[in-house]
Amino acid sequence: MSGGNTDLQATNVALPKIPATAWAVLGILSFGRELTGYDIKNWSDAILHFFYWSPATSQIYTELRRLEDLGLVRSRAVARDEVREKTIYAITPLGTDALRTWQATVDAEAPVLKHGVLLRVWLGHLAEPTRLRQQIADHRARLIEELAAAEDSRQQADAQPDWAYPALVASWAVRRIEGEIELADSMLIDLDRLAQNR
Amino acid sequence: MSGGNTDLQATNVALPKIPATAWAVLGILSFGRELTGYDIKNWSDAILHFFYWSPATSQIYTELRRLEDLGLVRSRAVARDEVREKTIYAITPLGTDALRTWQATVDAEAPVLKHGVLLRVWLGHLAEPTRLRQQIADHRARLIEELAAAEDSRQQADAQPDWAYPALVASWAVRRIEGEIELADSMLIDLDRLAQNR
DNA sequence: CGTTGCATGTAAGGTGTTACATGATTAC
DNA sequence: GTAATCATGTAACACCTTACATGCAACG
Repeated sequence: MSGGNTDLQATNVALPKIPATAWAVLGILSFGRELTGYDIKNWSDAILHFFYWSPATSQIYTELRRLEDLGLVRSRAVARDEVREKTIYAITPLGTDALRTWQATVDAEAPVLKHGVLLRVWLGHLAEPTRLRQQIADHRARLIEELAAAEDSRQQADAQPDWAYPALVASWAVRRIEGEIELADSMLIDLDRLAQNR
Repeated sequence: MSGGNTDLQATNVALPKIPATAWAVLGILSFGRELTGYDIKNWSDAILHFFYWSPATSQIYTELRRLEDLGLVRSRAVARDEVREKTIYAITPLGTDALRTWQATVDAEAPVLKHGVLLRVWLGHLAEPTRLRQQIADHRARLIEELAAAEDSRQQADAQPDWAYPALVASWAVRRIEGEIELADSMLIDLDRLAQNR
């Protein structure tokens, strides 16, 4: 059962290893819209960012070229205004296949968190207590903003038909940020307690 | 009080930009022990990993060389057994200064999360429901293991005198993972609901 | 009439990974 | 005796960022 390679379109000549960012870009296109690189960047910032960071703009274009070379997306030029054109990208059937296979067969790496604020707290023995406290407070303020953005993202996902999964992830993101805010609050309390006991 | 630059040792000739990993390595050494590169890697895996990922072994040695070139750490060879030697590193006063300055003045970047499992859920429209469910379940299992490791890390921090800050961060990590487990559970429920409604 | 948004890249460089290599010692 | 631990790297390279460049359109 595992020997017969009877694929029709999938001339599965073993795709080269594709970086995480390319899969994410392809994933954005898997929702069926034709998007410019600029659009994809905005989707990244507004959605992906909450659970999978957001690549630099130039990186988006690099990955789009890679994906097109592999036949996983195709591009076409459309009018932008009277004068200029823009390039919009769409996923190909081959691209959908590849993404599906990747999703099902490639084990997800362990999630990675890179939290500079916590690194600073961890090194609290070197810090002035008031400065450290301020940094947590700043962090908390940033989380409040992020929470609003995440709630926005959830609302938009809820409004789209057939966006059940993005809505699920968005609500995960909202609850996650709420949790972070609680943790920041209790860390402020602990920090004050530490500062008093010296 | 803030004007008088009366530093004795700090010939502060504007250090070159130092990557995050080097600061983390220097931070590990700021607890005052003399450690080998191997030790530092283990500390990374056991502690830093919960809030700041863990660099590859080879990267540790690269950063140690960088830090030594800048005079922020110094190394010396000690006997490992009858035959062999090993190199242990210690932070220098200049290193402590630099780390302190970095901590106080460089704004922490926004925390970044790279969560491959969630990316897969986000692309749930492409997945077989049972496979997707399995991936969350696997993720949950991994979290259970991580929780145990984080609790270990917290206990060790609690046991050390003068490790109040690492203990704080360790307890943050424990609670964070507990929150993740709850989120995974509720995602499993949502996923099942979605699969039934199709 | 200046700023923001739209739109697309190039060039340079550095951070960080993977794969590989080595070898003695200790534990099972 | 075979595996895991300790210990230290090199080489190659891929990923990703930063800085820079360009220019029209629309908004205030």
